[in-house]
Amino acid sequence: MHYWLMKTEPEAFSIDDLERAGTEPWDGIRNYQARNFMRDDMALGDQVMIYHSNCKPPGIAGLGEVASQPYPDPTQFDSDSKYFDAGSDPEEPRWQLVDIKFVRKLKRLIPLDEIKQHADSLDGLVLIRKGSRLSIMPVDKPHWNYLLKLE
DNA sequence: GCCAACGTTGGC
DNA sequence: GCCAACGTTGGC
Repeated sequence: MHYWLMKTEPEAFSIDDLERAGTEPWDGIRNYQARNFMRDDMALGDQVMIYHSNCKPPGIAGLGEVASQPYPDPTQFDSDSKYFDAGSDPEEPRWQLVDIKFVRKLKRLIPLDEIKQHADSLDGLVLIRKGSRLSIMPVDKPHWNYLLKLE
């Protein structure tokens, strides 16, 4: 079992949208490191923190879990999609995704600035590493537990 | 809206 | 393979 954090812009797709959808293909990831996590390291049942980015305030909004094996992101072949990738070969798709299932909303959003105040206890957490822009990242189990205690 | 940090592209 | 130019992310 692995633990993860996945960012989403709530204006585009929020934890409430995930709750309504139940399960959602996590499409549009166009970063190789993030793709590799989904393709190579995620397994059914892995737990995921859903993080709201590019909003006020940014922070952890809820929990989900990995609900599929990796499979090709269909938006890469959809010329009407903003995630269309003309360079991706259908025989060997460049972008893979997993489905994410809603688990629950947190009792309150845990804001980024509060998380940063616990930097000593969360040393190594990619989210608060300087300059990190990864949209999908692993979370150590102790960090996971610590973050949930802030809820 | 700004801009630092990072990733990607493409000429050479 | 280098690296400048450009695009994106995402906090502030």
